Amino acid sequence: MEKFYFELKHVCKQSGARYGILHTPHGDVETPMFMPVGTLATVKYLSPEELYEMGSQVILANTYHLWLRPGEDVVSNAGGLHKFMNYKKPMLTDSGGFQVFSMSKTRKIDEEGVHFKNHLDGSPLFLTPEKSIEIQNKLGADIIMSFDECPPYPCDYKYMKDSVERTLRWAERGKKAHQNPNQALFGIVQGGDYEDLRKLSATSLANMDFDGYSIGGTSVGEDKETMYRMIEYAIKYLPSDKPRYLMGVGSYDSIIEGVLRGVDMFDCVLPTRIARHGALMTSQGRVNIRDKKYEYDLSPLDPKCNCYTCRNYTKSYLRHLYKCDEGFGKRLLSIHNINFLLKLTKDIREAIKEDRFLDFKNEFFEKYGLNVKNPRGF
RNA sequence: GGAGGAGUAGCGAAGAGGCCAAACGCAGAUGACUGUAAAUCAUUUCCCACCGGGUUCGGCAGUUCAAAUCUGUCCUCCUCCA
Repeated sequence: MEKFYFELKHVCKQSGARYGILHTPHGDVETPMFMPVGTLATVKYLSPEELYEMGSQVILANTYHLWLRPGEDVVSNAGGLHKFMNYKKPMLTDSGGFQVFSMSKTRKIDEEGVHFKNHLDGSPLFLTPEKSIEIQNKLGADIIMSFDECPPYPCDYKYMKDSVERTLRWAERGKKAHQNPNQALFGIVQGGDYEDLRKLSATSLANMDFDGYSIGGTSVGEDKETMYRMIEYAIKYLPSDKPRYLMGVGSYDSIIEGVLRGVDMFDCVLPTRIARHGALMTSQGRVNIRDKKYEYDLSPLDPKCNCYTCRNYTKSYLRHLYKCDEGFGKRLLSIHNINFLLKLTKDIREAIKEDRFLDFKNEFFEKYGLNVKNPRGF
């Protein structure tokens, strides 16, 4: 793996948070970073140009979903994901492991892999660690994931132990199957809130020497303190010279708490999904744009925001678009939320470089009225 | 002028003596959403209230222990015929 490497540039003297650069075949990106999710080879409602303008670096796509539609060969035929969807910056694909969790009612796990019931037509599907890697090789993202089981929370010890051990065997198989030297492969730490299992998972993966390490099995229903503990259990046993990716986390408080614990990468559907549903992250806390109180409100979503939406549109108009179910509204709201998190991570990087991340965190939490019991600041 | 049909909550529309403050859809009001089966899901919408109570089904008058539902009458609308 020549084209991909992680450069840990600075550790905040005040907090221990990390600033780094991820070198990839599609350019260098700075960490900590937030990665918008584009499951079906599109960040819903947003163009690549809009993403660049906001400072987006890496974006995600999904193995399971692209495997079904349009099929990895269609993407490969187009020259890979980047060319297929015209995204010129680095990309990352998830392995399908999250679908083991999100579609748990319609799948069966065995040692060999996972039997899914195709959610589109009901047909049987079988995804294995090797198959997931093969698909991801064809999709051609810069960073790919091991196929894992994302277990639920809560989860009893026996089940979790078996699951973690199986996921480790799958990681080994996937690593062996990985053929494309231009793609970095990450292992995924599991183990729920059991410290010994997180330790087992993290140390075993570290011994396999992956290009980076993901922390999975979080934000699946546990409370925030538990999630932060899971992160600590995992990171404690991960090498510091490799990137750490906290999967599926994207609320602003959790990003800050994650960075504080040594996380470099985050992804989440939250900003785009809640935007489509009318909820916005702002410096005033959460705004539900549907609410009647905004009917005549000519102010921007967030007076402190400089995104395209806030520069040009009023709450009154955004509410109107939302209530009429207009696509342009979903786009404007998505722009705002993505911008909010990209700006947040940019500010975080600056604070780390200047050794004041702890101050930054405290100020942010104070300003937003945030605490663990009131993570949104209301 | 004659014959037939219809008026139910903001709108559409079920209900044809008690289980009806009245299904369902839409619209409205809120909430949720964390590696996207998510333009989804949940709650709520006659009035006042904590239990609970008070007014409703075009109007009025009846029948009945009991009426949105049956009878009479009036009003409004639609269709057809003159």
